[in-house]
Amino acid sequence: MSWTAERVELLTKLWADGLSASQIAGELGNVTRNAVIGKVHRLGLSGRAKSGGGATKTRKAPAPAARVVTSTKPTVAEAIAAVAPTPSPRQVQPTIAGANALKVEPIEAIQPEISPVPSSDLFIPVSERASILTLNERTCKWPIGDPSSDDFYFCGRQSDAGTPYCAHHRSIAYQPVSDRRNRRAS
DNA sequence: CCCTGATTCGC
DNA sequence: GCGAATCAGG
Repeated sequence: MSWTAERVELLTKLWADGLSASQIAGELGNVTRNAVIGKVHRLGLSGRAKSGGGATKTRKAPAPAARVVTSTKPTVAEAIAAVAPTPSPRQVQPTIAGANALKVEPIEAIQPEISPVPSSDLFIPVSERASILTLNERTCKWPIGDPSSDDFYFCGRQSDAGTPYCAHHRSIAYQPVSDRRNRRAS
């Protein structure tokens, strides 16, 4: 796959919107994040005032072993499976299949109010929002908005491996029953 | 471990 | 020009 005008354009846009190199690589398809970063540099787009990388090194090192970077491109099926993993006992289980499928089994403990866009959710730029295809095993799968709406998207921020939500949404999702009453507004 | 961007350098 | 390998840092 080469850097066609369209792909470069998309890359530029997404980079400007603040998506990470790996996210951009996922959107473009058939490229690794390294390729994206390399291109970003060649285009002179580097230097987002983000706190992220901040690599400051000057070295040269031997390269003993080679590594195979398997393309981590989830198929639609995999992505969907990741969304409804039924990982933990008490948690929301968004379904995207049916329009009215946001039927949750309120297992007494948790049930974040997810129907209307929760005002408590931080705003996430459109390009940064996780589409069903952008989610992977460790991106936050907190649903935002009405699943049947075009505005629906997932949080998409990083979550610890094995957990479905980022720290922020995890704190909301797993509030102890006793605590919930006293902080519905959070 | 996962992730991030930055850099080098063989191709 | 391209991007894997590697780095430093979170």
